[in-house]
Order: sequence, then structure tokens, then C-alpha cells
Amino acid sequence: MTARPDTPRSRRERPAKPALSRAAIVAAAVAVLRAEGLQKVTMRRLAQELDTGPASLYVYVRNTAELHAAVLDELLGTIGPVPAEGSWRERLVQVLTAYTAMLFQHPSLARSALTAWPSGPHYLNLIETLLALLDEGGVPPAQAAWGVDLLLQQATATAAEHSAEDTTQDDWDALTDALRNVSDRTHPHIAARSGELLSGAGEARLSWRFQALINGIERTAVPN
Amino acid sequence: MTARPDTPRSRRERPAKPALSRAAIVAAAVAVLRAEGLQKVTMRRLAQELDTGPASLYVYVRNTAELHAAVLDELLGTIGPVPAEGSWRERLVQVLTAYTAMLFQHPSLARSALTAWPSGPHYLNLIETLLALLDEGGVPPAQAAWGVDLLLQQATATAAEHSAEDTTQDDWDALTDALRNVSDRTHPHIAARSGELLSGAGEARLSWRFQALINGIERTAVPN
DNA sequence: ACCTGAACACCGTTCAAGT
DNA sequence: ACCTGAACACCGTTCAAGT
Repeated sequence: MTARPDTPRSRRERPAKPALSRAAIVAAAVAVLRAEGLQKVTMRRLAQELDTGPASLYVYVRNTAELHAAVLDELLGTIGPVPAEGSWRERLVQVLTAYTAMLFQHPSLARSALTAWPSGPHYLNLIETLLALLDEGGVPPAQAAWGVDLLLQQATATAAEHSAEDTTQDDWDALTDALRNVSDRTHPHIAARSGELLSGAGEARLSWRFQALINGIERTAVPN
Repeated sequence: MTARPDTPRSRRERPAKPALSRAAIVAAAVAVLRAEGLQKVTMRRLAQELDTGPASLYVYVRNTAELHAAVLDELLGTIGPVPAEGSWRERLVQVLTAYTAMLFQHPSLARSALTAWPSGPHYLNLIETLLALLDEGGVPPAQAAWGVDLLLQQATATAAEHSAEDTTQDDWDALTDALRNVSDRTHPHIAARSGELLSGAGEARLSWRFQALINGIERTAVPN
């Protein structure tokens, strides 16, 4: 047994400069995301974290969008298995809710997922799971295929909507004001139900959305 | 009649420096959007266009997100009136399609609309229109109210998905490859219908989505 | 009240040069 | 092949000072 002569245990406090790799970059990205949010997951910040220059990252990652997609796939690994109990509908809603809940914790990631599609292993597993549940429910294959797309997009978009950054509260206030103060001469339907337009705790509304989507997917045939 | 002594017709070619106002800023933003896309609609660029410094714009506009919302409301004014012919369903789909088509021309605007909600007059008109059509179709008011939300979000998210910038094509390729090369031992449902998952011209798929949504909204009661 | 120059604190990405 | 320093071409927003 010869002692390894290189990497002399401690030059400073960092445990020798870690080798650069795609996995190391994604891991650093997840750590920064958890600690400080997606807006800090930048090439420059990650480079700093990995003790190198931003240009070095481009050997492993095409651009920022691809990096975000990789981060999302990573987090998809945390949402756990399909519940064993309940009807296919209940289990389907539970899986979708788990996916949405994860994204709610990182709404800006949801935002970027809307345009930069992940294609990693965890995303594929999720698609497989949803297809299996719709199949179990007797939804015709073609409808199920298009339905999975619709369900995932809906869940992602709902989470993305909450990506506040700063002004979302103001936007919401502006919209609720506008809806409440509308004239019932020009906008009778809004005036008649501004209550309902604005009502609904997030959870009830989200679950209604999933139900409506599933009902629609079940009943709507694909052309040809 | 005395000649106005100020603003001496032409000092250079600009027709005297135009007065700053919210309307002028939004108009400049729309022009830049049309000519060069949303990524160029920045505070700095607009300031340059209006012959001032970026700081001056903050007198009229809270931030970039609010500016984008104002631009969207402006464009909403261009989508035209509800068609007079057809069943309420057909007209509903036509309005939604017109909204989506407009956003398809500016997908990055759709992306920003997902988080920065407009609350301008054109947006209110759109909500009123959709409510009226659902009402005509006999959809119960509470369902209609939540349904409008769902329909608009769906349309916006679909357009946002196409906000390419650069890598969307690569993402798509990566995902199609991943779906096609999946093992039918680990992912039998995907393997069995990778064709259907990927199939469908945009238009057929979009119209299926609207139909599925409307069917679901019609049939899904709001809790309580 | 409205407007501004200048500054603060950042970005993504490319490229030529090194190892 | 992998890694890098340095540069290019930008951002949003704030603030103290002016009119």
C-alpha cells in the first residue's frame, strides 16, 4: 500500500479542487437552487462554486436552458413512487399533485420547464407512470398519449404561474381590482360572478382542474 | 394667430423630442417587439428609442414585468370580435384559437404573460367574452368562472412552450430520441405508443386540447 | 413632480491561447 | 480533449442631484 502522493489532503480548506463533470455541475446547480433559488443558478455563479471560470462549463453543458432542464430532471427523482391505494383516478391525481407540489417549491424552475423540456430518466419514468394509470382507467391509448401531455403542461403551467420574483402580488391586486370595479353594463358576466372568478383556495382549484382535465381526456376522441 | 415659438420644427431629423408618457413607452415597446422580438424590449433599449436614460422610464412603469403585461394587453386589442356564426362551442374555440395564434407570433410574450398577468381593458373584454360563451352553452356559473381561467392558462402555456429562443429544437430532438429508444421492459407503455406521444400536427392537437378542456369544464362540478 | 447621469451589481457566451 | 482568462455585448434598478 503506497500512499497516494497527489492531492495533498489540504492546501486550503477546499477538499482539493473537484474534477469538473456534468454530474458535478448539475449537483452544484441543485445545491444553489435549494439554497438561493434559480435566479442564482447562473453559469458565472456555478463556475465560482466549482472554482473555475464560466467558459469551462460549456464543455459539459450547452447553455443555461439545458442546465435548468437537467436540474429539473434531478428533482423529479425526489417525488416518490405511485401510491398503492385508491382508484386509478385518485392515484393519478396524487402523482400529479406530487409533481406540482415539487414545482411549487421552485416555481421559476417550472417556468423554465415550460420551454426547456427535460428528457432525462426521471421525466421518462413520470410519463410512463401517467400512461400506465390512464391505461388502467381504460382511456384509449391515443387519448392517453395526448392527455399525458396536457396534464403535465397544466401542472407545470400552474406552478410557473406562481413564480413570483416580485410583482405577482401587485398583478393579482391589479386584476382583482379591475374585476371588482368592472361596469355591469359593459361586462355583465364578469360583474355577475367576480366572486367566483376570484374564489377558491389553491388546493381546491388545483384539484378541480385535474378532475376537469381527466374528465375531458376520458371523453374526447382523437381525430381520425 | 401667433406661431408657436417653441419646438422649432427640425433640429435634426427627429420630430422634436416626444414627451415621455406611459402610452409613449408602451407604443415604443410594441414597435420594438414587432420589429425585433421581446428580448429586445428592455428598459435600456426603450430609453434609447425615446431619447432618454433608462431611469426616466421608472416614473411611468414599475418594472420590466409590468411593461410586458401592458404590451400584451395592447396586442390583445388586435384579435378581433367574436365570430357571429356557429355554435357556442365553435365560437369559443375560434376565440381561443385567435388568442393563441396571436401569442404564437410572440411566444416570449406568452411566457411572460404566464407570470405577469395583464389587467388592462382588452384582457377584461376577453374574459367577458369567454364567460358569455360558456353561459350561452349552459355551463353553470361557478364552473364557467374557473373554466375561463383554465382555458386561458392552457392557451397561454401552449404558446409559451413555443418560445424557442434557441434550444427548443434540440430539446425536442432529445425527447423524441429518448422516447423512441426507451426499453419496453422498463417503460412498456411508452414503448407501446411512442408514435402517438409524438404525433399530431400542432393544429389538430391544439383543437383537441380545447375540446377536451371544454368537455371537462362542462362536466366537472365545483366543490360545495 | 419629473427627469437624469452615473453607478452598482450583475448576466450569457465566445474565442484565442494554453496544457 | 479539456480548460481557461479575458473580452464582448449587454442587462435591471437605484440614487443623489438637478430642474
